[in-house]
Amino acid sequence: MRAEKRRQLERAGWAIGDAGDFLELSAEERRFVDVKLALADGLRRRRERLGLTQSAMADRLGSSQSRVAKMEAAHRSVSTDLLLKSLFRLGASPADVARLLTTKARTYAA
Amino acid sequence: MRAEKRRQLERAGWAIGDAGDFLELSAEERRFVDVKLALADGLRRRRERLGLTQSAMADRLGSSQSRVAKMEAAHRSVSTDLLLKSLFRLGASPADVARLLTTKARTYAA
DNA sequence: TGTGCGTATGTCAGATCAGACATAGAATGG
DNA sequence: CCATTCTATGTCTGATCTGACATACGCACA
Repeated sequence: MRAEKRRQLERAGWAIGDAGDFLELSAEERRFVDVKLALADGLRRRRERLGLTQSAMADRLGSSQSRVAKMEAAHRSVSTDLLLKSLFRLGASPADVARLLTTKARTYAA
Repeated sequence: MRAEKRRQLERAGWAIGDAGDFLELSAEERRFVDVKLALADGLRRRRERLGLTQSAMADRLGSSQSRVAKMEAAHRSVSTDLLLKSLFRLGASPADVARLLTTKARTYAA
């Protein structure tokens, strides 16, 4: 469970030390990452629900396929600004976003 | 009501055209601004609840007074990343953030 | 009036993020 | 096996954000 989540974080480019357990992340960093993962996940589900490929979605967002892939991976090079703007462009409301935060966040809480 | 909200946005540096009514903002832009205003407001209330000045809070956040002022004004030079990280550093949880979004967002909805 | 304290605004150099492109990997169908 | 299609990763250049500093504003209260 923890190992799997750690893998997910590392794939997202968080470069958590090999020796250093990812619990080195401070509470606020963990929460921030939680939020990003929740938004990223919501974005992917929304795209799939719309039956779009990453490229199609990139067009719709005025972005590129590679950036969409990174958004969905919650890569550290994507900001929450980008995630939020993308969600909103796909029709999400602030309430939808709030729901993502409450239902998805803290999945890998220590 | 609308005029007041517009003033708030302009103070925040959104430079909405004089002629162009702020309704020119697209739906997703409005939602994004809503979210920023909600987070900014939550941050200010949290600071006041803690009885901190902007300078004291800046120290705690590792930032500067001017930046805190801009955060609270939801100035366009501050990202939601910064707002979220700041809220979390002050002890907020993702659920708290979600609450901010549902109770505060869409205040000036058309 | 002027002094002090808190807040707001303008600007800048360095840091981070954006979209784009190339390319690699994974999965499916022939 | 090879194509095709979709997704993932690395890297570049220009754009945006960050903390800091200076300075202005607002409001008390002597």
